[in-house]
Amino acid sequence: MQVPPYDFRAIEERWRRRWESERTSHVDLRAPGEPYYCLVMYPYPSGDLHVGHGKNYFIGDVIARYRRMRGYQVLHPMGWDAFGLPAENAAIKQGVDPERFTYDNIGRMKKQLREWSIGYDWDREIATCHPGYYKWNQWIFTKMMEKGLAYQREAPVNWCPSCNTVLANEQVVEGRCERCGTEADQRQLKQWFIRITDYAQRLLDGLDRLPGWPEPVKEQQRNWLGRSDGARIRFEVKGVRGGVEVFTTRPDTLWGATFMVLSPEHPLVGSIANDEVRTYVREAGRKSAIERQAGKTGVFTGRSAVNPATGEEIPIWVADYVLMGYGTGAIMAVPAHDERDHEFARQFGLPIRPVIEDPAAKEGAMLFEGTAVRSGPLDGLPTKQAIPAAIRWLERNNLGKGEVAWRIRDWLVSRQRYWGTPIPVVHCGECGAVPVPEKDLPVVLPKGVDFTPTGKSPLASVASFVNTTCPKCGGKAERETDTLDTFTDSSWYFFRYLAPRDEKKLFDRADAERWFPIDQYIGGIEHARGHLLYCRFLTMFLKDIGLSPFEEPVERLFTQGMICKVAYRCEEHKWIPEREVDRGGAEPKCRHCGRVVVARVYKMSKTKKNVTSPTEHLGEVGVDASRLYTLFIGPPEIDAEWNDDAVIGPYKFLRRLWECAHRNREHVLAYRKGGASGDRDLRRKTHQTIAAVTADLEGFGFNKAIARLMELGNAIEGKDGDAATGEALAAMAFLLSPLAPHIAEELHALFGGTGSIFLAGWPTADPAVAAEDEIEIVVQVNGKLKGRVKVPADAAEAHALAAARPLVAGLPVVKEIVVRGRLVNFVVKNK
RNA sequence: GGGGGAGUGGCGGAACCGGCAGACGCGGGGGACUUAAAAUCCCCUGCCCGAAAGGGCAUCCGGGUUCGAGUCCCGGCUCCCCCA
Repeated sequence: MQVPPYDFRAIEERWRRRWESERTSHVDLRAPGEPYYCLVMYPYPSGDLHVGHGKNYFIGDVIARYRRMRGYQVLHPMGWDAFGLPAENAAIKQGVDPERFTYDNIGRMKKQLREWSIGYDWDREIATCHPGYYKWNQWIFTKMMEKGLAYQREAPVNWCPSCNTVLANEQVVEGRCERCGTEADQRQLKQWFIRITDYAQRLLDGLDRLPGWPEPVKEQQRNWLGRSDGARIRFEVKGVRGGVEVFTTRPDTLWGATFMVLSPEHPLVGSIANDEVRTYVREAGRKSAIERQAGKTGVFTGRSAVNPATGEEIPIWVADYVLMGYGTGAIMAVPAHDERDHEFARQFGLPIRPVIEDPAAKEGAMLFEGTAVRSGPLDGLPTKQAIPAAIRWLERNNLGKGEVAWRIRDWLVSRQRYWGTPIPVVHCGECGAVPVPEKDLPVVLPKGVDFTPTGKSPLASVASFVNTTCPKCGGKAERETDTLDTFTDSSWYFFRYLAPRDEKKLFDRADAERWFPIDQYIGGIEHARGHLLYCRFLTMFLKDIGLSPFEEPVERLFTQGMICKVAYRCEEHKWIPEREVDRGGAEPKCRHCGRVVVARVYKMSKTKKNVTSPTEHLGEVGVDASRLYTLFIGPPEIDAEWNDDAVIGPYKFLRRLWECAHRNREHVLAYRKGGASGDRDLRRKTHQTIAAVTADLEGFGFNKAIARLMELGNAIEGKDGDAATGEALAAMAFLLSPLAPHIAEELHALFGGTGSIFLAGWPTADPAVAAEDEIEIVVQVNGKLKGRVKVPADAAEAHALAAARPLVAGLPVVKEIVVRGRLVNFVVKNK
């Protein structure tokens, strides 16, 4: 047969069209069959995609196609996390309408996803900026208000002076605004909060019931929730009613508390402050969280508190290493047994009193556990018993009580921004904050707004939006002008795919019962404690109001690593793209100035000029090769290094396979007609590959699966064509199809298949064919390789030994170790 | 400061549960084809000694357990990510 050239452009476009016209990715939620919900985290529509973004979508597509072949009904939807700052920043900078900006980007990204042939059910597409979507975001918010979970309060918030907006804790990275890098400071504003803290224990307990989640993600969530068990203890302060309460995880060390420290924001500070303290508090307010933790600074207030255990007066200090947001904002300092307190005491000459001893410990080492001493009723108790004993003592004497403190705070959801879900609340002078009733939802975001940041929400300047009537009493009232954090949109979007156009309800409970929990969720690990915690919380809330049948939304979670690439930095020309680097010499040099440039691998990004554009790259090798390469460069959960030159490897593999398949077409037809026969070794390799690739796909071992397919390809080429070649090629098309779908369809058709390969099932390995009949046994002497012998696969140990003994003839063997089917090790006495 | 993860050829990476280290691919070297180049195909390619046969050394470093350690344990170094 004449072998046509591997024209990937034509092949890929042909099948893309065919899949689209046959709607192969569409799923009917009520169709019979086992449902499988495969979800990839929806993206923010930034508009520009590079090859690194492809990995995420490829993984999802491979899983979806594989499951479909295994006979599942697969739900594989896509949507857009379409609200957020970039659209508004573009509006401010370039005067573009945020809506226009967003939908343009969505159009570009959809085109790209289509080029990659990711098989989504586009009928279910959602965009969070669409009123039909954010209506339900508002609806959920009003339900939270009804349940008392959404509330308003004045609070110190992180403030970005550049973006002119508040930032949630997780948007402040190393003291700076996550988006623009400006140093964040603090402000007091009336804000909307969601009481996620009410769910802290449930969120923590639920983690133990998620075996399909990676341990590091669960660990990060545990740390983020931050449960600490301890006690709240009251210290009397002269002239202060009620005294000062502290939280400590170590109430057993109370007898060693020699001073007290208040956070600069502590409410008591204002009333006891002298000038020095006031100055200090002012300065602390200007510092970022990291600066506050860096060095120990503090100031004495001149006041004292009474240690309830010893009756001693201890000085009260104010220091910014104590944070108001954790515990009570005040601590009892035990410098003998706490590192930070110790450092502080040393610096300011405060007394240090040890109340724990351990004779086994090194001299001078700081003790955290041991035996309580100089601690009245606790004396002699080991720490583990001393802690509960201390709590009992406090409670009996009415000085304090056992308490659990959490690190997680309530979720701040207000944004003084335009491009977000309007908070569905009307402020009435008579009735207070009133949720907008369901019949009036959505509260539509008005158009043509002046959204230059002024520190107030842009919506505040739209009189027709603000002025309204109270839904309760009908009197004059004003609308809330803040919008919701975009984490609210994304914490429930996966439910909406079940009913994307339904105007009457968020989704149908019966559908949720069938399709949830999500069988496989795929996304970046950077969402471990933000999105992945919020979406669990939202699901629990929806369950509590009777909507979600499940407590946890995600059965199996996979977090993939990023795609990185070498980036070059020249001292003079800064970041330069690879083509401006002269790599001819021993060291890479800048083509502009000849300086040696620093080459290092970083996450692909426009600023570092180390991105590979998909368009350019796909034009050279095609989508199938690109998909293979992206998944081949390493385990998917680890960061991978992209190398433009190496893409040629998978491409050559496909081209050779293409040619080989055409040359051996009759052998495949013969195999289809006459059944399996022919070269025993190749048949074995084929069935071993079927088994191995299936296991690899189940376990996300895409890199290994591809390597095995390449091995099978090499094996086929090394043989004369016969029916075994046909069998191998037929298997190859199937095994390759989730990874490189276009060529697989083409080969399937070439081999006489009718209809899509994705409807043709998945091959099964025959263990009898896969089994080896002769195996090579390694012969070691003292654990070192000395030779190899061949024995039948089912050979007994004695047989293997007998075969191996000649290799150690004459040596003083003192012990023989046989590992069945693997090796024989002779232990030989040293001369 | 706290937490999570990773160190294997020139490079990306394989190696089941403690049993042949380096699968697969890139790069490199040699050869074939070609007027020539590209493409393609074949062979070689962990390092060191050696003409070869062969030998020695090798999974970040140092110890340990074991007949046997990339894999397990203890100590250290380096890097990455996340959190404060």
